[in-house]
Amino acid sequence: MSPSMSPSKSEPRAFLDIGHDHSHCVADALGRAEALCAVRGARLTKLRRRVFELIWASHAPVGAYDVLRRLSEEHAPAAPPTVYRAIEFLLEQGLIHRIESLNAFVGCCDPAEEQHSGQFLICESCGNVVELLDPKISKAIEESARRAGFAVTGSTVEVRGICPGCQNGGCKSGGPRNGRASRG
Amino acid sequence: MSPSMSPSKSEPRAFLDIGHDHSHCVADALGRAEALCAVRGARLTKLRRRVFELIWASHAPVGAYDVLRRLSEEHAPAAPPTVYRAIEFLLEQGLIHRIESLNAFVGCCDPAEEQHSGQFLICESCGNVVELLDPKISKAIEESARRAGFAVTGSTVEVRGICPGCQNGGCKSGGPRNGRASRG
DNA sequence: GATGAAATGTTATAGTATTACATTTCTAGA
DNA sequence: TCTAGAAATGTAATACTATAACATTTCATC
Repeated sequence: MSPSMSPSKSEPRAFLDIGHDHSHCVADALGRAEALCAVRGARLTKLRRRVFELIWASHAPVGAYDVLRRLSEEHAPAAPPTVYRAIEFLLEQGLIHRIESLNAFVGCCDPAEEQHSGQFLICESCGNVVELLDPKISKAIEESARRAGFAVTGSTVEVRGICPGCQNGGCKSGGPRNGRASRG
Repeated sequence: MSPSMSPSKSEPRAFLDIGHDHSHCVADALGRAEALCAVRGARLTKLRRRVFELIWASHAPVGAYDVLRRLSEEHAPAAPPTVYRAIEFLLEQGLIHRIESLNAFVGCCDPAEEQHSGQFLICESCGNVVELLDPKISKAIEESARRAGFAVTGSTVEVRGICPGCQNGGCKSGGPRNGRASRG
Protein backbone atom coordinates (compact mmCIF):
# COMPACT_ATOMS: atom_id res chain seq x y z
CA MET A 1 0.00 0.00 0.00
CA SER A 2 1.03 3.56 -0.61
CA PRO A 3 2.41 5.65 2.23
CA SER A 4 -0.65 7.93 2.17
CA MET A 5 -3.18 5.23 2.16
CA SER A 6 -6.89 4.87 2.56
CA PRO A 7 -8.40 4.40 6.00
CA SER A 8 -7.89 0.73 6.71
CA LYS A 9 -9.86 -1.75 8.73
CA SER A 10 -10.25 -1.69 12.48
CA GLU A 11 -8.10 1.33 13.20
CA PRO A 12 -9.20 4.69 14.53
CA ARG A 13 -9.69 6.84 11.49
CA ALA A 14 -8.30 10.29 10.88
CA PHE A 15 -9.56 12.44 8.07
CA LEU A 16 -8.44 11.66 4.56
CA ASP A 17 -4.97 12.63 3.50
CA ILE A 18 -5.18 15.26 0.83
CA GLY A 19 -4.10 13.83 -2.47
CA HIS A 20 -3.95 10.27 -1.27
CA ASP A 21 -3.73 7.63 -3.96
CA HIS A 22 -7.40 6.96 -4.34
CA SER A 23 -6.97 4.04 -6.68
CA HIS A 24 -5.85 2.08 -3.64
CA CYS A 25 -9.05 2.92 -1.80
CA VAL A 26 -11.08 1.65 -4.71
CA ALA A 27 -9.02 -1.47 -5.22
CA ASP A 28 -9.15 -2.31 -1.51
CA ALA A 29 -12.87 -1.71 -1.36
CA LEU A 30 -13.49 -3.90 -4.38
CA GLY A 31 -11.36 -6.63 -2.92
CA ARG A 32 -13.26 -6.59 0.36
CA ALA A 33 -16.59 -6.48 -1.47
CA GLU A 34 -15.73 -9.45 -3.63
CA ALA A 35 -14.48 -11.48 -0.71
CA LEU A 36 -17.59 -10.75 1.33
CA CYS A 37 -19.98 -11.53 -1.48
CA ALA A 38 -18.15 -14.76 -2.19
CA VAL A 39 -18.46 -15.84 1.43
CA ARG A 40 -22.14 -14.92 1.53
CA GLY A 41 -23.05 -16.37 -1.83
CA ALA A 42 -24.24 -12.94 -2.93
CA ARG A 43 -23.85 -12.12 -6.59
CA LEU A 44 -21.71 -9.07 -7.21
CA THR A 45 -22.61 -8.84 -10.89
CA LYS A 46 -20.88 -6.70 -13.47
CA LEU A 47 -23.51 -3.98 -13.13
CA ARG A 48 -23.44 -4.00 -9.34
CA ARG A 49 -19.67 -3.93 -9.32
CA ARG A 50 -19.68 -0.98 -11.69
CA VAL A 51 -22.17 0.96 -9.56
CA PHE A 52 -20.03 0.16 -6.54
CA GLU A 53 -16.95 1.54 -8.33
CA LEU A 54 -18.79 4.69 -9.36
CA ILE A 55 -19.89 5.29 -5.77
CA TRP A 56 -16.35 4.67 -4.60
CA ALA A 57 -15.04 7.07 -7.28
CA SER A 58 -14.42 9.59 -4.51
CA HIS A 59 -14.88 10.03 -0.79
CA ALA A 60 -17.75 12.40 -1.47
CA PRO A 61 -21.21 10.88 -1.58
CA VAL A 62 -22.62 10.25 -5.04
CA GLY A 63 -26.25 10.65 -6.03
CA ALA A 64 -28.19 7.89 -7.73
CA TYR A 65 -28.70 10.04 -10.79
CA ASP A 66 -24.99 10.82 -11.02
CA VAL A 67 -24.35 7.11 -11.14
CA LEU A 68 -27.10 6.83 -13.70
CA ARG A 69 -25.55 9.49 -15.94
CA ARG A 70 -22.11 7.90 -15.87
CA LEU A 71 -23.55 4.49 -16.49
CA SER A 72 -25.47 5.86 -19.46
CA GLU A 73 -22.31 7.41 -20.88
CA GLU A 74 -20.52 4.10 -20.72
CA HIS A 75 -23.02 1.83 -22.45
CA ALA A 76 -26.62 2.13 -23.48
CA PRO A 77 -28.75 4.70 -21.67
CA ALA A 78 -29.95 3.27 -18.37
CA ALA A 79 -33.13 3.95 -16.41
CA PRO A 80 -33.47 4.76 -12.69
CA PRO A 81 -34.49 1.28 -11.52
CA THR A 82 -31.26 -0.11 -12.89
CA VAL A 83 -29.27 2.05 -10.52
CA TYR A 84 -31.64 1.88 -7.57
CA ARG A 85 -31.69 -1.89 -7.67
CA ALA A 86 -27.93 -2.07 -7.66
CA ILE A 87 -27.84 0.42 -4.80
CA GLU A 88 -30.39 -1.61 -2.89
CA PHE A 89 -28.22 -4.69 -3.21
CA LEU A 90 -25.11 -2.82 -2.09
CA LEU A 91 -26.94 -1.37 0.91
CA GLU A 92 -28.27 -4.78 1.90
CA GLN A 93 -24.76 -6.17 1.76
CA GLY A 94 -23.50 -3.24 3.80
CA LEU A 95 -21.04 -2.29 1.05
CA ILE A 96 -22.28 1.30 0.85
CA HIS A 97 -24.15 3.71 3.10
CA ARG A 98 -26.90 6.13 2.38
CA ILE A 99 -26.24 9.69 3.58
CA GLU A 100 -29.73 10.83 4.48
CA SER A 101 -28.99 14.53 4.64
CA LEU A 102 -27.61 14.48 1.09
CA ASN A 103 -29.78 11.87 -0.62
CA ALA A 104 -26.56 10.28 -1.73
CA PHE A 105 -24.41 7.22 -1.23
CA VAL A 106 -20.88 6.57 -0.10
CA GLY A 107 -18.69 3.50 0.12
CA CYS A 108 -18.50 1.72 3.45
CA CYS A 109 -15.03 1.63 4.93
CA ASP A 110 -15.61 -1.55 6.87
CA PRO A 111 -18.30 -3.76 5.36
CA ALA A 112 -17.25 -6.82 7.35
CA GLU A 113 -18.34 -5.14 10.58
CA GLU A 114 -21.70 -6.67 11.45
CA GLN A 115 -24.77 -4.45 11.34
CA HIS A 116 -22.89 -1.28 12.08
CA SER A 117 -24.61 2.05 11.93
CA GLY A 118 -21.70 4.23 11.00
CA GLN A 119 -21.28 7.84 11.98
CA PHE A 120 -20.36 10.28 9.25
CA LEU A 121 -18.33 13.46 9.22
CA ILE A 122 -19.40 15.46 6.19
CA CYS A 123 -17.23 18.36 5.07
CA GLU A 124 -19.37 21.24 3.87
CA SER A 125 -16.45 22.67 1.95
CA CYS A 126 -14.96 19.81 -0.09
CA GLY A 127 -17.86 17.38 0.23
CA ASN A 128 -15.77 14.50 1.47
CA VAL A 129 -17.10 12.16 4.10
CA VAL A 130 -15.34 10.05 6.67
CA GLU A 131 -17.06 7.21 8.42
CA LEU A 132 -16.47 6.69 12.11
CA LEU A 133 -17.26 3.67 14.22
CA ASP A 134 -17.05 5.25 17.65
CA PRO A 135 -18.44 2.97 20.34
CA LYS A 136 -18.85 5.92 22.70
CA ILE A 137 -21.33 7.55 20.35
CA SER A 138 -23.22 4.30 19.81
CA LYS A 139 -23.27 3.64 23.51
CA ALA A 140 -24.51 7.11 24.41
CA ILE A 141 -27.35 6.69 21.91
CA GLU A 142 -28.24 3.23 23.13
CA GLU A 143 -28.32 4.32 26.75
CA SER A 144 -30.42 7.34 26.02
CA ALA A 145 -32.86 5.23 24.06
CA ARG A 146 -33.00 2.59 26.77
CA ARG A 147 -33.84 5.22 29.38
CA ALA A 148 -36.76 6.24 27.17
CA GLY A 149 -37.86 2.62 26.85
CA PHE A 150 -37.15 2.74 23.13
CA ALA A 151 -36.02 -0.45 21.34
CA VAL A 152 -33.41 0.61 18.79
CA THR A 153 -33.21 -1.02 15.38
CA GLY A 154 -30.83 1.40 13.70
CA SER A 155 -29.48 4.89 13.75
CA THR A 156 -28.27 7.67 11.52
CA VAL A 157 -25.53 10.01 12.70
CA GLU A 158 -24.42 12.67 10.24
CA VAL A 159 -22.16 15.48 11.40
CA ARG A 160 -21.69 18.57 9.26
CA GLY A 161 -18.60 20.73 9.50
CA ILE A 162 -15.22 21.53 8.01
CA CYS A 163 -12.53 18.91 7.60
CA PRO A 164 -8.93 19.54 8.66
CA GLY A 165 -7.74 19.89 5.07
CA CYS A 166 -10.25 22.61 4.30
CA GLN A 167 -9.44 24.39 7.56
CA ASN A 168 -5.85 24.59 6.37
CA GLY A 169 -6.39 26.07 2.97
CA GLY A 170 -8.50 23.59 1.11
CA CYS A 171 -8.90 20.09 -0.18
CA LYS A 172 -9.64 21.35 -3.69
CA SER A 173 -11.63 18.20 -4.56
CA GLY A 174 -14.92 18.79 -6.31
CA GLY A 175 -16.81 20.63 -3.61
CA PRO A 176 -19.93 19.59 -1.78
CA ARG A 177 -23.20 18.20 -3.00
CA ASN A 178 -26.45 20.13 -2.39
CA GLY A 179 -26.97 19.90 1.40
CA ARG A 180 -29.22 22.00 3.54
CA ALA A 181 -28.23 24.71 5.98
CA SER A 182 -30.31 23.43 8.84
CA ARG A 183 -30.26 24.89 12.30
CA GLY A 184 -30.24 21.49 13.84
CA MET B 1 -51.81 21.53 32.09
CA SER B 2 -53.46 18.15 31.81
CA PRO B 3 -52.22 15.27 33.98
CA SER B 4 -50.92 13.40 30.93
CA MET B 5 -49.11 16.28 29.39
CA SER B 6 -46.72 16.93 26.61
CA PRO B 7 -42.98 16.80 27.23
CA SER B 8 -42.16 20.12 28.79
CA LYS B 9 -39.09 22.27 28.75
CA SER B 10 -35.76 21.37 30.28
CA GLU B 11 -36.77 18.05 31.77
CA PRO B 12 -35.56 14.63 30.77
CA ARG B 13 -38.12 13.41 28.31
CA ALA B 14 -39.86 10.08 28.35
CA PHE B 15 -41.81 8.84 25.38
CA LEU B 16 -45.23 10.31 24.74
CA ASP B 17 -48.12 9.22 26.88
CA ILE B 18 -50.59 7.35 24.77
CA GLY B 19 -53.72 9.38 24.36
CA HIS B 20 -52.30 12.51 25.92
CA ASP B 21 -54.29 15.67 25.35
CA HIS B 22 -52.53 16.85 22.26
CA SER B 23 -54.29 20.19 22.11
CA HIS B 24 -52.09 21.20 25.03
CA CYS B 25 -48.95 20.35 23.09
CA VAL B 26 -50.10 22.51 20.22
CA ALA B 27 -51.19 25.39 22.43
CA ASP B 28 -47.94 25.32 24.37
CA ALA B 29 -45.88 25.16 21.20
CA LEU B 30 -47.75 28.07 19.68
CA GLY B 31 -47.29 30.11 22.80
CA ARG B 32 -43.56 29.48 22.85
CA ALA B 33 -43.28 30.24 19.14
CA GLU B 34 -45.12 33.52 19.45
CA ALA B 35 -43.07 34.61 22.42
CA LEU B 36 -39.81 33.76 20.70
CA CYS B 37 -40.74 35.50 17.47
CA ALA B 38 -41.85 38.57 19.38
CA VAL B 39 -38.51 38.77 21.18
CA ARG B 40 -36.59 38.30 17.97
CA GLY B 41 -38.65 40.62 15.85
CA ALA B 42 -39.43 37.71 13.51
CA ARG B 43 -42.78 37.78 11.80
CA LEU B 44 -44.91 34.75 12.57
CA THR B 45 -47.49 35.56 9.92
CA LYS B 46 -50.88 33.91 9.57
CA LEU B 47 -49.57 31.53 6.93
CA ARG B 48 -46.47 30.59 8.90
CA ARG B 49 -48.51 30.07 12.03
CA ARG B 50 -50.89 27.80 10.15
CA VAL B 51 -48.06 25.73 8.71
CA PHE B 52 -46.60 25.49 12.19
CA GLU B 53 -49.92 24.22 13.53
CA LEU B 54 -50.24 21.67 10.76
CA ILE B 55 -46.77 20.36 11.49
CA TRP B 56 -47.62 20.23 15.19
CA ALA B 57 -50.87 18.41 14.38
CA SER B 58 -49.27 15.23 15.69
CA HIS B 59 -45.99 13.96 17.07
CA ALA B 60 -45.34 12.18 13.80
CA PRO B 61 -43.35 14.09 11.20
CA VAL B 62 -45.37 15.70 8.44
CA GLY B 63 -44.29 15.99 4.82
CA ALA B 64 -44.28 19.31 3.00
CA TYR B 65 -46.84 18.03 0.53
CA ASP B 66 -49.15 16.90 3.33
CA VAL B 67 -49.07 20.43 4.67
CA LEU B 68 -49.67 21.66 1.15
CA ARG B 69 -52.74 19.46 0.70
CA ARG B 70 -54.32 20.57 3.97
CA LEU B 71 -53.58 24.18 3.26
CA SER B 72 -55.18 23.80 -0.15
CA GLU B 73 -58.28 22.30 1.41
CA GLU B 74 -58.64 25.22 3.74
CA HIS B 75 -58.41 28.12 1.31
CA ALA B 76 -57.36 28.52 -2.26
CA PRO B 77 -55.09 25.86 -3.72
CA ALA B 78 -51.49 26.58 -2.75
CA ALA B 79 -48.26 25.81 -4.58
CA PRO B 80 -45.11 24.18 -3.17
CA PRO B 81 -43.08 27.36 -2.63
CA THR B 82 -45.77 28.64 -0.29
CA VAL B 83 -45.17 25.76 2.04
CA TYR B 84 -41.43 25.47 1.58
CA ARG B 85 -40.94 29.13 2.38
CA ALA B 86 -42.93 28.86 5.56
CA ILE B 87 -40.97 25.75 6.48
CA GLU B 88 -37.71 27.55 5.79
CA PHE B 89 -38.72 30.33 8.16
CA LEU B 90 -39.74 27.88 10.88
CA LEU B 91 -36.47 25.97 10.52
CA GLU B 92 -34.44 29.17 10.71
CA GLN B 93 -36.25 30.14 13.88
CA GLY B 94 -35.66 26.67 15.29
CA LEU B 95 -39.39 26.11 15.71
CA ILE B 96 -39.41 22.87 13.76
CA HIS B 97 -36.88 20.24 12.78
CA ARG B 98 -36.33 18.39 9.55
CA ILE B 99 -36.19 14.61 9.88
CA GLU B 100 -33.72 13.73 7.15
CA SER B 101 -34.49 10.04 6.99
CA LEU B 102 -38.19 10.76 6.36
CA ASN B 103 -38.07 13.96 4.31
CA ALA B 104 -40.50 15.37 6.81
CA PHE B 105 -40.82 17.93 9.57
CA VAL B 106 -41.69 17.84 13.24
CA GLY B 107 -42.25 20.48 15.87
CA CYS B 108 -39.33 21.37 18.12
CA CYS B 109 -39.96 20.67 21.77
CA ASP B 110 -37.59 23.34 23.02
CA PRO B 111 -37.10 26.16 20.52
CA ALA B 112 -35.58 28.51 23.10
CA GLU B 113 -32.55 26.25 23.42
CA GLU B 114 -29.79 27.91 21.43
CA GLN B 115 -28.57 26.18 18.30
CA HIS B 116 -29.41 22.74 19.50
CA SER B 117 -29.07 19.76 17.23
CA GLY B 118 -31.72 17.54 18.66
CA GLN B 119 -31.63 13.77 18.65
CA PHE B 120 -34.72 11.96 17.47
CA LEU B 121 -36.26 8.65 18.41
CA ILE B 122 -38.48 7.59 15.54
CA CYS B 123 -40.98 4.80 16.12
CA GLU B 124 -41.23 2.57 13.06
CA SER B 125 -44.61 1.29 14.20
CA CYS B 126 -46.70 4.36 15.09
CA GLY B 127 -44.55 6.97 13.39
CA ASN B 128 -44.25 9.19 16.44
CA VAL B 129 -41.01 10.97 17.17
CA VAL B 130 -39.53 12.16 20.43
CA GLU B 131 -36.77 14.71 20.54
CA LEU B 132 -33.94 14.26 23.00
CA LEU B 133 -31.35 16.75 24.10
CA ASP B 134 -28.85 14.39 25.63
CA PRO B 135 -25.56 16.12 26.36
CA LYS B 136 -23.77 12.77 26.51
CA ILE B 137 -24.60 12.08 22.89
CA SER B 138 -23.62 15.58 21.81
CA LYS B 139 -20.42 15.36 23.77
CA ALA B 140 -19.46 11.97 22.35
CA ILE B 141 -19.97 13.33 18.86
CA GLU B 142 -18.02 16.50 19.55
CA GLU B 143 -15.10 14.62 21.02
CA SER B 144 -14.97 12.15 18.21
CA ALA B 145 -15.03 14.97 15.69
CA ARG B 146 -12.35 16.90 17.54
CA ARG B 147 -10.07 13.87 17.52
CA ALA B 148 -10.47 13.80 13.75
CA GLY B 149 -9.68 17.51 13.53
CA PHE B 150 -13.17 18.18 12.26
CA ALA B 151 -14.88 21.50 13.08
CA VAL B 152 -18.54 20.72 13.72
CA THR B 153 -21.27 23.07 12.55
CA GLY B 154 -24.25 20.81 13.12
CA SER B 155 -25.39 17.25 13.42
CA THR B 156 -28.24 14.94 12.63
CA VAL B 157 -29.04 12.04 14.97
CA GLU B 158 -32.04 9.94 14.05
CA VAL B 159 -32.68 6.68 15.84
CA ARG B 160 -35.13 4.15 14.43
CA GLY B 161 -36.89 1.63 16.62
CA ILE B 162 -40.06 0.79 18.51
CA CYS B 163 -41.49 3.07 21.17
CA PRO B 164 -42.62 1.76 24.57
CA GLY B 165 -46.29 2.15 23.68
CA CYS B 166 -45.96 0.03 20.56
CA GLN B 167 -43.93 -2.57 22.43
CA ASN B 168 -46.89 -2.92 24.81
CA GLY B 169 -49.61 -3.45 22.30
CA GLY B 170 -49.68 -0.37 20.19
CA CYS B 171 -50.06 3.36 20.02
CA LYS B 172 -52.75 3.08 17.35
CA SER B 173 -52.00 6.58 16.00
CA GLY B 174 -51.76 6.82 12.24
CA GLY B 175 -48.73 4.65 11.58
CA PRO B 176 -45.40 5.62 10.13
CA ARG B 177 -44.46 7.63 7.10
CA ASN B 178 -42.45 6.03 4.27
CA GLY B 179 -38.99 5.40 5.75
CA ARG B 180 -36.27 3.17 4.45
CA ALA B 181 -35.10 -0.15 5.82
CA SER B 182 -31.43 0.70 5.86
CA ARG B 183 -28.75 -1.51 7.28
CA GLY B 184 -26.98 1.31 8.84
C1' DG C 1 -31.23 -28.38 -23.44
C1' DA C 2 -35.23 -27.45 -20.15
C1' DT C 3 -36.57 -25.13 -16.06
C1' DG C 4 -37.17 -21.84 -12.47
C1' DA C 5 -35.12 -18.14 -10.05
C1' DA C 6 -32.59 -14.08 -10.14
C1' DA C 7 -31.22 -10.06 -12.46
C1' DT C 8 -31.89 -6.54 -15.74
C1' DG C 9 -34.60 -3.71 -19.21
C1' DT C 10 -38.45 -0.53 -20.10
C1' DT C 11 -42.22 2.59 -19.42
C1' DA C 12 -44.70 5.26 -16.60
C1' DT C 13 -45.51 7.76 -12.56
C1' DA C 14 -45.13 9.32 -7.64
C1' DG C 15 -42.94 12.20 -4.31
C1' DT C 16 -39.77 16.03 -2.92
C1' DA C 17 -37.77 20.55 -3.76
C1' DT C 18 -36.20 24.81 -6.19
C1' DT C 19 -35.91 28.70 -9.65
C1' DA C 20 -37.66 32.77 -11.57
C1' DC C 21 -40.64 36.27 -11.83
C1' DA C 22 -45.21 38.75 -10.61
C1' DT C 23 -48.02 40.67 -7.07
C1' DT C 24 -49.40 41.95 -2.55
C1' DT C 25 -48.63 43.39 2.15
C1' DC C 26 -46.18 45.57 5.67
C1' DT C 27 -43.17 49.08 7.80
C1' DA C 28 -40.70 53.16 8.35
C1' DG C 29 -39.81 57.65 7.16
C1' DA C 30 -41.07 62.03 4.71
C1' DT D 1 -51.29 60.25 5.15
C1' DC D 2 -48.55 59.09 1.54
C1' DT D 3 -45.02 56.66 -0.27
C1' DA D 4 -40.86 54.28 -1.24
C1' DG D 5 -38.47 49.96 -0.13
C1' DA D 6 -38.45 45.61 1.98
C1' DA D 7 -40.63 41.53 3.12
C1' DA D 8 -43.92 38.12 2.20
C1' DT D 9 -46.83 35.64 -0.82
C1' DG D 10 -48.71 34.04 -5.45
C1' DT D 11 -47.89 31.57 -9.74
C1' DA D 12 -45.83 28.77 -13.38
C1' DA D 13 -42.44 25.92 -14.71
C1' DT D 14 -39.06 22.64 -13.85
C1' DA D 15 -35.44 19.79 -11.53
C1' DC D 16 -34.30 16.15 -8.58
C1' DT D 17 -35.20 11.70 -6.13
C1' DA D 18 -37.51 7.28 -5.98
C1' DT D 19 -40.76 3.45 -6.96
C1' DA D 20 -44.38 0.45 -9.34
C1' DA D 21 -45.54 -2.74 -12.79
C1' DC D 22 -44.54 -5.65 -16.25
C1' DA D 23 -41.30 -7.63 -20.09
C1' DT D 24 -37.07 -9.81 -21.15
C1' DT D 25 -32.65 -11.79 -20.40
C1' DT D 26 -29.21 -14.30 -17.82
C1' DC D 27 -27.67 -17.75 -14.78
C1' DA D 28 -27.38 -22.06 -12.11
C1' DT D 29 -29.01 -26.51 -11.83
C1' DC D 30 -30.98 -30.64 -13.16
